[in-house]
Amino acid sequence: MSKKIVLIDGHSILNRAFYALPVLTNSEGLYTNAVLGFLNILFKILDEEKPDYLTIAFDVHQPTFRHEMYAEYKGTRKAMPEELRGQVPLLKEVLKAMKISILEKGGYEADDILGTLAVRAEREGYEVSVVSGDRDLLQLATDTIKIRIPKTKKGGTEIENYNTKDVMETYGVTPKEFIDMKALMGDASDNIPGVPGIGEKTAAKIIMSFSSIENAYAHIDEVTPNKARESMINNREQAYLSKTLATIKTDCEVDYRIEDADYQEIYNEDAYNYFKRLELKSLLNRFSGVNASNAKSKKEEETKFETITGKKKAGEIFDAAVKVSGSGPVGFYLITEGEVLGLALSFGEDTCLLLAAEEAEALSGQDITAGLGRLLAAGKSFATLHLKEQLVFLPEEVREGIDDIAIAAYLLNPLQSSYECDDIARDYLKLTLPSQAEIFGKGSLKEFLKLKKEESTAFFCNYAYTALKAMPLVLEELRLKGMDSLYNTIEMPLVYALYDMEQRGIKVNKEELKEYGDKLTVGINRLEKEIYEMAGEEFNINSPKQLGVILFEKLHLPNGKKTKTGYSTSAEVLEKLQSEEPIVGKILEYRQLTKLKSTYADGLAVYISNDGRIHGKFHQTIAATGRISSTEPNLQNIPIRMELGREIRKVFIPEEGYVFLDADYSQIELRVLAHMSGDERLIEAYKENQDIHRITASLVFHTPFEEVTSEQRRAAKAVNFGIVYGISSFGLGQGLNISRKEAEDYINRYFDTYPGVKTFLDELVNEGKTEGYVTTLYGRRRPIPELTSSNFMTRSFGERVAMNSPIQGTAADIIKIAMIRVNEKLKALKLRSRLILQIHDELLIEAHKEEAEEVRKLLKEEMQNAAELLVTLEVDVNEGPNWYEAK
DNA sequence: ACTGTCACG
DNA sequence: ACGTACGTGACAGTT
Repeated sequence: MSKKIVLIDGHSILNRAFYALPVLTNSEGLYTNAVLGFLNILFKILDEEKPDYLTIAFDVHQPTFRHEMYAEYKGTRKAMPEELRGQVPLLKEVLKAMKISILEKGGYEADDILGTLAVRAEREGYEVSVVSGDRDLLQLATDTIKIRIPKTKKGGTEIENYNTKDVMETYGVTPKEFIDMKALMGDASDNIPGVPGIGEKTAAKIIMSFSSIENAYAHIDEVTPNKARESMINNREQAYLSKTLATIKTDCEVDYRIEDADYQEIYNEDAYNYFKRLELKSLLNRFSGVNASNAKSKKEEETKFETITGKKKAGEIFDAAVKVSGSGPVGFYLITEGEVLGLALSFGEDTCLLLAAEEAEALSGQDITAGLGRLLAAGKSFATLHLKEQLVFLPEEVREGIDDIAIAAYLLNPLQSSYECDDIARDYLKLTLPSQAEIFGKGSLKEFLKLKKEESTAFFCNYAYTALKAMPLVLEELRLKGMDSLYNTIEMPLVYALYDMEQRGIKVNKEELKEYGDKLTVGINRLEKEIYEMAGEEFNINSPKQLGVILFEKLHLPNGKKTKTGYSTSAEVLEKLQSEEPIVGKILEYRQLTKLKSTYADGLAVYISNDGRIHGKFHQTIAATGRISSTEPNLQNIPIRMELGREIRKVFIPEEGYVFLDADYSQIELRVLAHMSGDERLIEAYKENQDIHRITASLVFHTPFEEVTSEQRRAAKAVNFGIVYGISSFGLGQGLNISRKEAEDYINRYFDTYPGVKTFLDELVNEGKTEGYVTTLYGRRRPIPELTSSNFMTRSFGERVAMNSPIQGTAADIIKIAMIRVNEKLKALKLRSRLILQIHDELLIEAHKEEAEEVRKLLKEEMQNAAELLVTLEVDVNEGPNWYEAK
């Protein structure tokens, strides 16, 4: 078997990758989409071909200013966009780090270098693949030289392959003839003039008959059509010049030895660090665990990371830590997995230790928490990451006075997808650390600690180390940005409220949930049968693809919208088709029932713990606006709008002797808007304390309050919602099912009615554009990078975000304040009632029957007074024996 | 792992 | 001309 070499056209592939992928930057702000796309293609090819040698060719283009101007004027080669320009050197650096052979030589085009190398390699007996986005290279194809052209298709890149016969099948000419064809037809992007009046079709025809332009000229009388012949005669010199220009050189003088192009160590430490820095996460798993953990940070080498075992030694460590904690902060991280597995500590200049729990009578989990308790009680300043997850193991008296650096980092930039140790080390310490997934995947922590001692020591020590070292930096930045009060008085105290909610959980009637599920199953089976009957065949109703075929091909329903992959079968589309075919209504009903069954009836059941309660998780660092999010399960999207779904709320019940109190803010976002905008009429409207949608309708449609029709009210309500979402006539039109023009009219009337709102929203967009972020009443920031986009759609999104985030975010801030106060008050008053859920503008409390009245008052009081606005905050409280009744 | 759909505020 | 309402999470199907 002959050896194989892959040659890649660097610029061409990078360029292609750039336009194929959406703009992407790492946290330093470096553009990385083209590099990522290039590497994806590179890896795909390496995986497929496993070549022995690999070289990437770049042309050293230093176009003069004039040249570029000329090219742009001609509309041929557009100047390289700024976002791509920087990625050229970046890619080269990455490739160098990967120790991949790069060839670039001034004065030659990449084409010519590739041609030269390909021909040389072929002559020396290699099998050759040339990868480029440029079809010009097809002229190089032979039986041993394969030209590969990546294509971006939906669902990834596919690569077209061309040997001699493939070129002939596709173009009807041989690769050599391809040059002549191009000489005739020309190529604007390569500045090949060609012969005027001859396009692809004619060129192909002529070359298929005569095989070369020389031969065509030799038999010029036989060339047809007449127009082409005339033009060829008149442009003879240009034709030959074009052929020269179109011919890729295969005899460049390049100093290159194929043997040097053996890429042996692409997965090395340097390369790993580059990938990590560029945040090319999807590619990191290519670096085997060994490589990843070998990539030690510099700090790690300076600071000794050590695992400590044994009670006595651990005691000494705690003594030392206690001493230090009087003067300086201590970083810690408690490693848990249902039990305490260890504790990482970092303090002083360079002390970083892991106390590992052991079997038998050595150092136990209890010893560790006791030691930590002693430390926390003695010191005053501590830093950790993900405090809420550790609280359950911290003795109760010492749970405060701890900074959660992950939460601080979230406030500084809420757009990140995660705030793990490696993210924070990267952003604030300029350190490259491996992530948990990179070192040990998703195996058990206990195994990891036991089997990979050295790696786990480093990994967990880094948590404590990162928390400690990043702490002064992030806290200072919070102060600089005026967010220290948000952090200290809202976010950190909220940690404890959320922790309490998770601990308490919510009781679920398991039997009733089961019955509810069974009821759904009966309905689902019935509908399934009916649908199969009506469709005339059985198919998977849950598959949008199969459903689309049935509805739009078999039953010939008019297909309205399309998605990327086919027909849209969304409820929005189906609702409009309901009158056409009875099957559509059945499908909608089926969808509703299966959703309820899978997500709620079956979905919730698996989360019921031994105590009969669901202990969902609440997340504080997910939503960009500052809202809380809920998972495992999501308790913030339990059905309510449709009666059948709403029924499920009956299975959420209070403990024996308790009742539910459910309190929700009435239109908190609109009230926040009234306050923030200061619009006098909106404020006045709220002072009336009447139906705001009706008032708005009355003002907007110039109709007396009493005479507002339900249709007018509905429209006004939609406009109110639209305003909060960041108004757009298109979106409002969709929401109301009216034309864009009508929607625009509504919006204009609205802004005429409430001019202060208009000014306020305009100011928000301006602020977003000049500052790069918008803020809530409490100083929470949301950066909006989309506002600088040159893409209309992206920028418009940014504008809507600029209008929505301060409103949604301020409402989130307010309810967080209420939660903290309610939770603290319940505890301070030694009541048995507890806060158990937050659903954005609603709090659910499990109140002891004897305390119900007191708690109702307290709840209403604290929620209403959580913020002092220009309009009052109204709160409705309801009581009930289950969540259904309490709402 | 991504897409479509749908549950909530 | 472009083509979406803001913020989330879960499930099923497809790649």
